[in-house]
Order: sequence, then C-alpha cells, then structure tokens
Amino acid sequence: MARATATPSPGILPPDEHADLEDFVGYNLKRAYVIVDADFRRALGEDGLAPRVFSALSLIVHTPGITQSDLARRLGIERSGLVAIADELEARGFVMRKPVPGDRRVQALMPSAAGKAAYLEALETVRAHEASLLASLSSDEVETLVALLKKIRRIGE
Amino acid sequence: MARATATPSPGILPPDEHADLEDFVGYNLKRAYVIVDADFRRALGEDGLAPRVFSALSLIVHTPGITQSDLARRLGIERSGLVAIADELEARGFVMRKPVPGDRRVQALMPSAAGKAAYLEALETVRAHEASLLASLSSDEVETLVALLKKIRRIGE
DNA sequence: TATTGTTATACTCTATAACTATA
DNA sequence: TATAGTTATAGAGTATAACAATA
Repeated sequence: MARATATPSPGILPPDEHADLEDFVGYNLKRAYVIVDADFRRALGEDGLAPRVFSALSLIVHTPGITQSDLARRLGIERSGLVAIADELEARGFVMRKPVPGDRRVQALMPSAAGKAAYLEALETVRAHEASLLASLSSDEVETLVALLKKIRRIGE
Repeated sequence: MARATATPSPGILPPDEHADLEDFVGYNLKRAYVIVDADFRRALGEDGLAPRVFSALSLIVHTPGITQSDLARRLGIERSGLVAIADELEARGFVMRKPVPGDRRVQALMPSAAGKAAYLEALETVRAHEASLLASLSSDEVETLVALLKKIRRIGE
C-alpha cells in the first residue's frame, strides 16, 4: 500500500496519483454541469429560454421591479452582461424596463402577464427535466447534493 | 401539498414557486462551478495551465501514448477542440506527438520529462487549491459530493 | 465622486462542417 | 466507407474598459 521510496522511479507515477483527476471536485463539477446544462437546453428547446435567461426571468418574476444592477449581483455576473439578457426578455415581451420616479438612472424590470405565464410554463418544463434526468438519484441524494453545492456557493460570498 | 386552485391569481405566485431557482440542481451546479473554476485559475496563475489543459495533461501522463481522439472522448469534448490543447502542451514542451507504426493516421501523445514534472507540480497546486477553498466542508462531505457528481456523470454515458 | 445602464471589444470554450490522409 | 487529425468558422457566455446621464 505505502511505497518504499519517496522519489518516484522515472516515468512511473506513485499509486496515489493514478486517479487524481477523478477525485477532484472541480473536474466532477464541470463534467456534471455539462450534462445537466445540455439536458436543460434540450428540454427548453431550440427557441426556448437559455439557462441564464430563465434564471433572470425567475428573479424578475419573484422580485418585480428589481434593477439590472441588483439582478446582475444576484446572478453573480457583470452589469454589462445583463443588458443582452434584459434585451432578450424585452424582445420576447416577457419583461418591461420601467423608469423609477426618484432615481432617473435606474430602470425597474417588470414582468408582463405573458412573462409570468411563460415563466410558469418553463418552470414546469425545468422541473420535469431535472426529475427525469436525475431519476437515478433519490430525493435524499438530490437534497444532499444541493445542500453541499450551496455550501460551496457560500464560500464565494 | 396540493393547491386548492388550478389557476394562480393574477400576479401572485403560489408559495411553492417562490424559491424555485435555489432548489434546482442545475443552478446550484453552475454557481458552484463558477467559484471552483475561478479559484483554480487563480491558483494556477496567469500563465498557468487552464483547467482543461491540466485535465488533458493528467490523462496523457497517466495514459502515455493515448491518441487525440481517445483523449477527446475521455474528456467529453470534440476531436477538433483537442487540437488547440495538444498544441499548447506541445508548445510548452510538455507533450510530444509521436507517429504510431501500424497506423499512420494517429499520433500518440507522449509526456516529456518536463511535462511529467510540470504535471506533478500543478497537481500539488490544484490539491492545495481545493483543500483551501473547500476547507469549510468536511472530508466526508467532499467525498459525498464527489460521489453524487459521479452519479450524475454516469447518466451522460 | 459614485452609480446605472450601455456600448465596444476581446477572450475562452465549445460545436459543426469540411478537408486530407490514411485505413 | 469509416476514422484521425486538422482547419475554418461561428456561437455562447463572460469580462474589462470606457462613456453619458444622473445621484
């Protein structure tokens, strides 16, 4: 089990370093993310909401009147990156930019009725996608996974 | 559990749908991935190996002579995407493309001595990065997390 | 001075399609 | 016909830096 020499023979890696990649959180995180992301996009369809647009719409529906800067902060992206997302939601008729009396710099993001309806429909699709994709995990396992991921998210705050 | 009405009141979302985003595996996966990925890059430095290059080097060191096509499959990316990675590793002097007698289409990827050394050094840096970043998780939690992520990875096979 | 929304710009990662040389 | 490596190209997603309007 333990190796006799401290220095590896040339060209030979010690046993502990044989499956390193597979043990890293980062590598597994990335590989798992790619699978879930691809299935999300497939579920929402060619012309459906991209994950980040769905996330933005979710926060706007749950927090009507949120500003772009606040939304960007909540999503963990830059202000500038949010412009295209807001543009798309506005072009789809799901969200309106509304001037805020008292501060003429900001524009409140307001969900339209169509936006709320589209969100609830997408929400069901996303739920179905996760339920079906993750069917091999018990609900306890999913709960544990989400809790551990949140723990990592808290590190970044 | 069940809601009394099938149609939500206009503008009002039912209680179950208030924190939906936070409960999705996909959303938490993405947010956690962004944090770990950023810390990896910071740890390896400006001119250090990017995550995907580190992963490729790891597999080449552990599987000397692997072909580009096989490596791409192992990493879950396209053949074409691997060219730039192999180019970079070759430019750094870490890997050599070696013709294979018997099949002149393929080129085996062979780690150089410098490549092996650079890998072992990067490996320690990556281990330190994960240990320090994930210090708020117990080793049991990390183990559980990796096991659950692998379970998701198995879905994509 | 600081903040909001915006534009311009560039970079990373990835995919698709087509090519060539082999098999 | 099929596969390996390659190139060209395009599309997400993101970041940085700057700007005008406003606070």
